[in-house]
Amino acid sequence: SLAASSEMIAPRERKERKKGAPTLRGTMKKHLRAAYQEAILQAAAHLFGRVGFVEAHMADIAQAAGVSVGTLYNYFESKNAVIQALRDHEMEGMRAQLERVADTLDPCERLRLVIATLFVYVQERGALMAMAMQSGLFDEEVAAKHGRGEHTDVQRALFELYQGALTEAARAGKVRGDLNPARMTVALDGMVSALVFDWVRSRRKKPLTDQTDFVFNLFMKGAGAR
Amino acid sequence: SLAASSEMIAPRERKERKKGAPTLRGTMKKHLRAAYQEAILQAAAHLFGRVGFVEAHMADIAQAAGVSVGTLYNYFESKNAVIQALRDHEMEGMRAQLERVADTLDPCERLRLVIATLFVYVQERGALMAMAMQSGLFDEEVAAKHGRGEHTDVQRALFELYQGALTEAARAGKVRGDLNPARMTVALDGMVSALVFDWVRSRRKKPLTDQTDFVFNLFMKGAGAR
Amino acid sequence: SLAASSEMIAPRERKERKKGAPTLRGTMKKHLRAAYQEAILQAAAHLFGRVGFVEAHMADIAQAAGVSVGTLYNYFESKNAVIQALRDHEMEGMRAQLERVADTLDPCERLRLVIATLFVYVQERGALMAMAMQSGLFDEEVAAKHGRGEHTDVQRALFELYQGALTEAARAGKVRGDLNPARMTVALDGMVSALVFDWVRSRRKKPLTDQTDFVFNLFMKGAGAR
Amino acid sequence: SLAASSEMIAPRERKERKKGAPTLRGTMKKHLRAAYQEAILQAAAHLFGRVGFVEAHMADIAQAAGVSVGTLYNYFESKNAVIQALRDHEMEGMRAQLERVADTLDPCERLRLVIATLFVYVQERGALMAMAMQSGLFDEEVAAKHGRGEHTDVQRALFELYQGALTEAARAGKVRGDLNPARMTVALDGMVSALVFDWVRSRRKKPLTDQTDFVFNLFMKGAGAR
DNA sequence: AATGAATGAGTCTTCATTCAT
DNA sequence: GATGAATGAAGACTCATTCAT
Repeated sequence: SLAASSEMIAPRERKERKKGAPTLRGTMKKHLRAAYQEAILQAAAHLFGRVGFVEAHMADIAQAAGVSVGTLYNYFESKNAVIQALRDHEMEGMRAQLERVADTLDPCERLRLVIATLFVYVQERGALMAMAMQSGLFDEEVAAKHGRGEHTDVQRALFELYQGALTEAARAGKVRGDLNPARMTVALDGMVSALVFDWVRSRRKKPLTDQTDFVFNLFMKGAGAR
Repeated sequence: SLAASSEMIAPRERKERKKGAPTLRGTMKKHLRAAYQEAILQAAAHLFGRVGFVEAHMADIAQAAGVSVGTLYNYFESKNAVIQALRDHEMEGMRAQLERVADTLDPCERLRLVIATLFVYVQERGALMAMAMQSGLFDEEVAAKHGRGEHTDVQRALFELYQGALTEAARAGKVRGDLNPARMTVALDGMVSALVFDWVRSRRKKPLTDQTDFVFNLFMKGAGAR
Repeated sequence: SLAASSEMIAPRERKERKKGAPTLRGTMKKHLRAAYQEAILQAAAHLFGRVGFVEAHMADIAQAAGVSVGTLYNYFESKNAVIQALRDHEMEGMRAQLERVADTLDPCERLRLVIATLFVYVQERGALMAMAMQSGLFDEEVAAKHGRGEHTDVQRALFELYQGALTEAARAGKVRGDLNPARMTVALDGMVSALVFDWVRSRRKKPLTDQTDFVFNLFMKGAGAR
Repeated sequence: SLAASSEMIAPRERKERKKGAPTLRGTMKKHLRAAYQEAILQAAAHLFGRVGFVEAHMADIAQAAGVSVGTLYNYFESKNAVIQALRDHEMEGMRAQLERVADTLDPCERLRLVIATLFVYVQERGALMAMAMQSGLFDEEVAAKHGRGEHTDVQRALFELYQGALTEAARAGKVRGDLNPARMTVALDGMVSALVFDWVRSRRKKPLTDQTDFVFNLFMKGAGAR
């Protein structure tokens, strides 16, 4: 399920090579390569989640992944490339999940499903995802160097889903029309992210998924007593 | 107004010295010292906001503050100490503001005032505050080294205000009693933070203060159409 | 024509093997092996000439030679071994040429022929040879590691020819007897090398061979007007 | 005598600074700084001469100069900068010497003086200079990275002196007019360089300066018996 | 015997911190 | 008390060499 991403470098980039029919040997290699990628990303994810991007040294990642530093560089061009690949990787995983609810007809139900899906995904993936959500905690690190980081792709995808559903729901009269949908999206996202982050902080005592109804209910009905 | 904090080191810790009545000379010195502290923190705040914690080097901070590196170390024990002092400093400023609304009787109105105060404060202080809000963006850096960082003091203070008001309001029947106040606090904080962050991101096109009513309204009444 | 040199390693040094009569199979193998050697040295020569010894990486040499890195190491023990073999190889080629003029009777004519031969050889072999001439440009690299490099074998061979001819000519009264032959040799070699190097520098605009008479004439008659 | 060169970085490059009258303090600092520069260059020269550019590690240079690695980088931006500064430094020294003979009227005598000066300079500076002469032995290292290195500045200066004298002498009828002056320059330079290099090789047994007359005589009168 | 991915010692370089002036 | 150059530990990255397939 690892989408070929621009972050991952070709096996020993060579000048050229004519493509023939895929050989058995070649297929094995590709799988092995994918496995390494996966292992490295797993290790990196774990470390990033535990000590943060800056404190996660290449040597540590290598060790955690069970490979040598050199091998790390056979798979990723630089430390930054690792984190970018990681982000892409996570995004891809989540996107796949979110796509499954994107065609739910009722916009409110869709909204609920998006949140639910997100919670499930985060709960499964753990801390890293939470950090990624967190408006790019470590992404900010990378951003510091490459100009304004704007938004994470993960977030953008989420945003579109939120906003699409909210706009549609407003049009259908199921959501208030007197409030700016863009702002509502921001607010909703904030609520959700905060709960995710809090869940991570609290060391995951209760299932995050249990909070789906809470957020949805609070967001739709408000905190005020009727 | 700079609370004596453990982060700031005493003026060249002497071997010892007996304390007498405060002299004019001594008073002047103290003021000068406070002025230096302030200048350094200002410079640091600016830099952190612009390039992030990691990319803000001590030499840069010194230059921006118009002092030498050595002097920096006369006032702060380490780079981490600078950021901690900065956080304390901001907290202190905000706490002063928040204290002024803490005795508002009506809990709902108090909630609104807290948000309003926060927005005003952030709007005046700019990016740095936003980052501080952001669950300690760079604080995470520090945390990475000193184990789990838990919560920022700023946030804790805010949380207490939020939660106090919500609990009180629930008791008074002005807020739903079927939802966990702690969770509502997290959600509300998430909403508010998200708007702040979004405001920073959008490069502050419209006044942040204009959004006070929006959040309060959305939070209290919900997004759903009646 | 590749002299068995200590630099080239035996085909996968076996535990042992009794030597019998050469088989067809064995002969073929040997030829194949020689062909590989040649290809690798060609590639190396090209690269060294283009980017220098340090910047020519084993992977590049392998690719240029159309073999894998591993194969490289089947033929040469190390990177240094490659360059040493290369030098030996060039020397061997030139020695073969020089031997053809070594028996010219007239020492002056022999001197002229040596220079002419050198120019022809260099012109055919291009940049690499020039560098080799240049008192061991990259050889110095190797030398750096293995203590004082003294002289290149190529140069030593040339020197002997030069000096032999000069000494003989002096004895025959065709060359001044008041000047130290060894020094004249050094000077002549310097002249010739400089022209070669200059020719390489100038990107070979005019044939190098055209300069044979110039050097010879200048060296014999001097620059001064009669 | 250290010409302010672009290779040497300003003391902690700052954004700006208004120039006032030079203070005593400032003068001392400048001298100290120059001393450091000198020490580092000396150490580097020694090391380069002994083990070559590639094998001379920054740590070694620092140690040889009696400073820390960090200090090295306070004075030179990179390893390459060190070598460039070194070259400039040497060039400057030689240029100063050569200028003293540049106005000698008789072109032949000037030629002799240039060679004599060169020999004196080399003899005093030792191995490094010889290498610098040698068409930029280690310069080639740098060149490998920065495209075609063409000629060393030292050599260019020398060349101009040689060629100027030769052309003038030819016009005055003191040197043969049937030979291309540019080529004669190359040849002469080759002779001289070869003797220098040979002198270095031979570990400086006899004074190099003794060979001035030999080269000049050989070059002017030729090797052939009258 | 060929292959080329894995290896990791070794390099340059950065920057928080110290300390002599 | 200010200064800013010196310090050196630590990190990202390279590439010659090895070795399982």
